[in-house]
Amino acid sequence: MDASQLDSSLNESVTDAEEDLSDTSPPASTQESVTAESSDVTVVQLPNGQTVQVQGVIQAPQPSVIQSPQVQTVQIAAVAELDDEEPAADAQKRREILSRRPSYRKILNELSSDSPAVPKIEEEKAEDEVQVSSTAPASVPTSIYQTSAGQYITISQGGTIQLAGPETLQGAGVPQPGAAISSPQQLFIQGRQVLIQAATGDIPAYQLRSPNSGLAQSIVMAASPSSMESPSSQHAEEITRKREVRLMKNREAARECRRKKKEYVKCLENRVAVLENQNKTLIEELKALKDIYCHKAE
DNA sequence: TCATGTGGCCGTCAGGTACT
DNA sequence: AGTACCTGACGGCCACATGA
Repeated sequence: MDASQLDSSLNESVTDAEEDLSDTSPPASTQESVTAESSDVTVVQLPNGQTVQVQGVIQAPQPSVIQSPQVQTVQIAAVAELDDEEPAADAQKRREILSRRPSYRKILNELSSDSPAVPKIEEEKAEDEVQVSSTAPASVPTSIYQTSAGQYITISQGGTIQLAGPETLQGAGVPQPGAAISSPQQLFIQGRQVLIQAATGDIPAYQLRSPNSGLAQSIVMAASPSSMESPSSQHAEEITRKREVRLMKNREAARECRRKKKEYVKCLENRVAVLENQNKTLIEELKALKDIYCHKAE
């Protein structure tokens, strides 16, 4: 079963209230304890000691378990209303949409639109750019790159390369001191990686290498057309450059996709924990009611 | 100490989907 | 139709744990 299948199966047993689950909590495969804090908020304690506030997931304060099915009924009625309003023409389209596997971003955003407690996945790029620009050097950078280690490299128009670690960006907001250099052939940065000027043609290219692995993360700067050579080599360079750009974009997309997937899985794990807990509570409540009923019958 | 297994992360490719 | 984006699959690398 893949993640989307798991999600759809979970959705079948989730009430509106359950979808108020927050995604800001750490992953939890199982929860250890639950305390009812108020009539709407339940605190689910995760194995790592952190707690998640879940709104309205468990109707613990309710006097009877008989009220629980009402929540389900209301939701089913709401769904039925939606179906009635849906034009027949849209039904086909809807089926097509449902048959496709939606992206993690879409899934989570749909969850968040149902329940404000679930945070939306924002477009990360804008956020990153804001962060970077807040710590960028005074000179206007032409290119900003992020390494797999989370480091940011800004290359200004004058060829100045500045490195900023993620802790710098998220922390005090002070640019990495001493990291600014001018067009190096090779330099060590952050102790673990080597920045190599690997340009073989007129296109300035930079690679981040880990001393241990030798694996390179290619970083290609776009060159101005005036710096090109003959038309044939220009064509080859153009193809190479396009390929590098495509690979770089795909690399970042894959990174983003994995991050989304992780977030999505965390969300599902949290929901599993909550539903398991709700199930447990309902079973106990049912058991108590059975006891009461048996005593009355005697 | 060394070989092996395992989990995590990464880059790349390919295919599907959304958008213009 | 062309392009951009998203994501599953695959293989490689690394760190760590474990047993011989």
